[in-house]
Amino acid sequence: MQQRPKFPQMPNGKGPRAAQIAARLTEAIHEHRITPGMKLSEDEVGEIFGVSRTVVRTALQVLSHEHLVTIAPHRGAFVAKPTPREAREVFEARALIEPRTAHSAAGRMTEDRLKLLQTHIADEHTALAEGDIGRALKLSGQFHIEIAHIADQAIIADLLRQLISRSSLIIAVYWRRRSAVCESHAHDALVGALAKGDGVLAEEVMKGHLVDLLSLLDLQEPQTSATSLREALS
Amino acid sequence: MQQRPKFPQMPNGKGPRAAQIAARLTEAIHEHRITPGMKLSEDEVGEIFGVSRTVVRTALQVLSHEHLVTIAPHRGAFVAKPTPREAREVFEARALIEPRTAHSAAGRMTEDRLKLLQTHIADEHTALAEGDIGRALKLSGQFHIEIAHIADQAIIADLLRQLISRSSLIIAVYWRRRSAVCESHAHDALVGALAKGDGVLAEEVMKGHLVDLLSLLDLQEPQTSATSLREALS
DNA sequence: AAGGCAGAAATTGTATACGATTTCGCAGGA
DNA sequence: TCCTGCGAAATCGTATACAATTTCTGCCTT
Repeated sequence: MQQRPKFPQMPNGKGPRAAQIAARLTEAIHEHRITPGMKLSEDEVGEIFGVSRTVVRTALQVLSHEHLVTIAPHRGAFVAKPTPREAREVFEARALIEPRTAHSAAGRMTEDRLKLLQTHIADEHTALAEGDIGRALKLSGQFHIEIAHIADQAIIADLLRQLISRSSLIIAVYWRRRSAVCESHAHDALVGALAKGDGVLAEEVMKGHLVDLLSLLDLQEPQTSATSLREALS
Repeated sequence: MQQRPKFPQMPNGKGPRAAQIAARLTEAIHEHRITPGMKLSEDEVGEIFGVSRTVVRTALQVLSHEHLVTIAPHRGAFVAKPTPREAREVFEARALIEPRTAHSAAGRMTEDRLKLLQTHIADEHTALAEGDIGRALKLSGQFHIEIAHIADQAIIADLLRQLISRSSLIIAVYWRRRSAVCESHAHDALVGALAKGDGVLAEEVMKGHLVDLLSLLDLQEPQTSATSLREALS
């Protein structure tokens, strides 16, 4: 029996429960609360959210299409574990798209948008100061997406959303040191360039920022730890 | 009752029936056999392919995530009808990605890959000569994707696949003249540049090709024809 | 004791049943 | 004639039942 939790129809008005669950799972992945290799059992997830497997399957298929989970036929859904090659290609794709997008954004800045970015950066710093790595990571990704939105390119923003989503997974697997997260001030420099409307500078800063990020990854085959030992032999 | 058609388990061995159906529908959309605005009823599609709604829903959700169909809650799935803005942005995204990808591909050409592209172009010409517009269109899209594969960038190739998929829909809605399809020889010029390993030239040709394509579109609000009259008022 | 092979348990794949929502048709009134 | 409102039909959303497949367990054999 599936007794539905307190909220009969979810607090925020909308109906698509599968989308809600997908969003919750996505957020958890972005914040590294659930990590690559973990199994997402349909029954288990369904029980947690108080819905049937039908709805859970829909949500998992969405995540699968975003490359956040891998669905193994008759075996189940697992949080995706990007290969080193995938990791490199994701950042190559970002390096192809983001600098020119930042350039475009520089030409479209307004007071409101600038304020939004500055507030966003402040949140990032707060999260870092509080040691909430997961939250800082999520905010960092959102920052990049907001720039694409400022560039007024919804479709590119969506492509970027997918790539940044995967970046979060990549960081979970390949980040060199789990302690010191990027307090690199690259975002501050970016906002500075955007505020001045200097597209060329923004493009350069973004390009450098992405190179820096990539250089902080250790793209070796992930060591066969606890959960992955089984997978290494299959 | 769902009596399964001739092939009990599909000819090509594999199991993912939802993926098969999604592929069939995608192909039909690419070839303009089903056009924007058409309704894809779950029952109807299920009857055609001999599966239950469960499987059809999965397939439609895949297509929805690729922006090939729009799912209206409690109303059903319809072949997507891109807006002029969407159309412009899709081609802007392609213009951002494809020229540099062609450049990369130029540095990675081999005899085999060249032969593949030449064969592909020959097929395109054949389809055009036979007046099979739908098939020519599909081949034309595949040509662009193959270049991304030659560039050895699987992820960019996949992003491009999505964009080109949507381009097919855009062409269905906004193409100026349904008769004369692009016999522009741009693909020939592209193969020529790639064969010479001239990355700069390939990049320029690709950029020009995309500009040409966009200029052949008539990005006005689609006239409110039969099916869309109702939608115009809702 | 190690390996391998049933049989059982667990998990996913698909079909179907039922409830919710929208749409369509038709009767009634302005 | 046109609009309005109610009921029926159609269609989607979700839950559940059952089938298919994999994984686990324990016994048997070597």
